[in-house]
Amino acid sequence: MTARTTSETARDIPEATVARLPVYLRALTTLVEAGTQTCSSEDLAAAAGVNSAKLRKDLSYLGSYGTRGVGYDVDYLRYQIAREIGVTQDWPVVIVGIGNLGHALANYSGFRSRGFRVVALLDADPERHDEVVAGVDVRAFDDLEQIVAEQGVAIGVIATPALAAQDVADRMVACGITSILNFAPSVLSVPDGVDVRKVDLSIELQILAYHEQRKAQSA
Amino acid sequence: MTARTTSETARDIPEATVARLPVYLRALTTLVEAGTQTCSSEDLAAAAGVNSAKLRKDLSYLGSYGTRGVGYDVDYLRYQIAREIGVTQDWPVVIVGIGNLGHALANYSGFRSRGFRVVALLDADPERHDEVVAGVDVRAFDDLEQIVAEQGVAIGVIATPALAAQDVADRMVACGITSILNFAPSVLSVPDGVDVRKVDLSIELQILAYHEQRKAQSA
DNA sequence: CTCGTTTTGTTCTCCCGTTCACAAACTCCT
DNA sequence: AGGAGTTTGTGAACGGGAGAACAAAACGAG
Repeated sequence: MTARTTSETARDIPEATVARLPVYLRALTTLVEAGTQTCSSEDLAAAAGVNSAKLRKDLSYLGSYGTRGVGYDVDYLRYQIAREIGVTQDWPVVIVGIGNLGHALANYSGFRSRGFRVVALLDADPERHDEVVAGVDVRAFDDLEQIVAEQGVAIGVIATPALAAQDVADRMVACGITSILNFAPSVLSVPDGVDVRKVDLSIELQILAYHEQRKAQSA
Repeated sequence: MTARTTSETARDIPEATVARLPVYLRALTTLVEAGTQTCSSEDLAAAAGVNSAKLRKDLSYLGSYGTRGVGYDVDYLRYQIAREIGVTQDWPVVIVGIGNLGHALANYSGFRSRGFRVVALLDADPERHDEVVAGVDVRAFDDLEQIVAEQGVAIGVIATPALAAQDVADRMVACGITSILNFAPSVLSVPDGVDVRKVDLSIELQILAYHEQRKAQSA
């Protein structure tokens, strides 16, 4: 067990590990649904698609939740990881930009089932303000401040065109949002203390294309 | 300049650099559209959201395309990066799974404008086979082999539910696809030589939630 | 032609993450 | 109770990437 610097749970989990915890969580959920009670690090690593040594080291940052010679209690470990990530509570989320992608995100069932609740869909286009998507009605972007204040929203999703993204981000930051998931193909600049994660569909394809090209060359 | 091991362009570009090249490409395209002729590594780094030293090191893997004391010719550098990634040619792509996300992907203009051409939309559900999405008609999943063979498809996109993903991947691999972009929340196992990249929406949100929780704790 | 200025390309150092390998700890069987 | 067999947790070695810092190269002024 490492030393705890400040409060009760002030451990220092490496970023690479944080990024894998949700993968383990999903694998454990699958195991629970399959009725599995216990699993070894080898089993779980296989289900998560990683090396078993890496998995054990990752889990060791959370504490010592396994039993040597036996393995991990699936349900117990699942709860511990969920608690560590923070998905035992519910996170209200706003989505800005209800185009094709915004529609898909609003309808994505994986959000609600994993601790996220879409509390508002916002779009700058007044023509969209009549629509109801996934049970939530689309509202004006100018309602952002009010919604964030009322619902205590900390996480915002940007699914607008690239040109609008920085403006949306600025408005989000101004009214207190501190975590942004950006699907627009543009680089956002935000003040310190605000986290931005970027998902870029065409970049992923371009990375594949690079490797594909290399395969073709060496053949 | 590093030694070249085998053929004309057999450099060894680090994976981290490959992942950033598309970002540079996009930043350069923006600069071209703004009419900029030349830019320094500092300028381009700012536009791409990275450190200028990192940018220069990344570019040095491609060759020596800048001029000391001057900077980079925007258009020339843009072409060189595009060629290195392989997006000067056109890549035919199939998308499997035309739900909400599949729709959004099919309609995403960023694909076509960046060297990717959606040649087929496939879905297992016969009810969808009438639809036309983004000018491409939805066909039966069983047509996969024929389409891949006819069009020389090397890249496949999976936008199905999690349960179907592995089966789809297996079929793709079997008929010669060697690069897969997976949006389904499941771990794919594929043989060596096949590249898989995964985009998982809820994992990104969970990573944000973790940091958000930590902010709340320390406050 | 020479000197000062600008900016690239590269070397060097440091840090983070991955992997190996093994001791500690637990179970089960005799 | 004791020993064999398992499996976790972790120390240590290793590799790759990030960033600072500098030498090399181009340009312009005088």
